[in-house]
Amino acid sequence: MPAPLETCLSDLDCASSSSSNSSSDLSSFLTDEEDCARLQPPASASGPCAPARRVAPGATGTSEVPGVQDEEQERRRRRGRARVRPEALLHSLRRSRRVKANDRERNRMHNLNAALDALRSVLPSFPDDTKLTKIETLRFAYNYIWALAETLRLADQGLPGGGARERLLPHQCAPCLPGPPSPASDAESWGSGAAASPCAAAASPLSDPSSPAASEDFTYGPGDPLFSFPGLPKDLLHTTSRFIPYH
DNA sequence: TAGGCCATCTGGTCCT
DNA sequence: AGGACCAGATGGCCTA
Repeated sequence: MPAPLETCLSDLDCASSSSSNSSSDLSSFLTDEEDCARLQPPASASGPCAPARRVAPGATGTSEVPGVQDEEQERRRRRGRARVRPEALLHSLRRSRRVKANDRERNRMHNLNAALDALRSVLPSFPDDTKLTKIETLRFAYNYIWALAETLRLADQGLPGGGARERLLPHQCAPCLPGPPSPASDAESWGSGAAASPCAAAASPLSDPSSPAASEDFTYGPGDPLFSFPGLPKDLLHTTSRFIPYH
């Protein structure tokens, strides 16, 4: 998606800059060329030093004619090193800071998305090429961590049938962990939420009121990635219906 | 075509 | 002062 870098300071901002007293501090003016070279964002689609203006949908553009600007610049070029009005330079400085801030913000969001991708990579998904949305990833991670912690807790308590941590984790709950679940044994449990895994018999009913969103109630459909926990105990799965609801 | 999701820009606020 | 963080606005893309 092309970044609309031609967006600009708001009219209010421009107006405030033109009336700002701080412009008097900029007594050493730059020429147009210097100003442009130093301050113009490299990817800007607008003309040299021309403040790009965000045009509201349906609104018309500025009344400036490009040809007139060109003539003026040509005249300045002939004259030599023409001066830039202080308010224009102030505007450019603000624009430059804005562009830098945009760049940082973009980078920050990229980092955030990279972290989100890392989180996705350690969460099971079905089908394999399914990509959880951001909100799904966060909710699923929350529920998934809780479910795994609960499984460990139950294992440590000593489970009916002699279930132990070794019985639950890691090998028999491997489908819970990174890596594709085997289609034969997991597709059903993934899709329908059934707990046919070896872990299913290991759990006791849960009534912990501290479980996530214990008071919430909701329904979920087959294939809902948020509530399909292959390898988690059946009764735990029942409790997962009280996880963070997915709206 | 409407709605969901996403990337990006933007201005405000807080922190160092 | 400048950077990080945040939330609102906007527009593009995709899907039911």
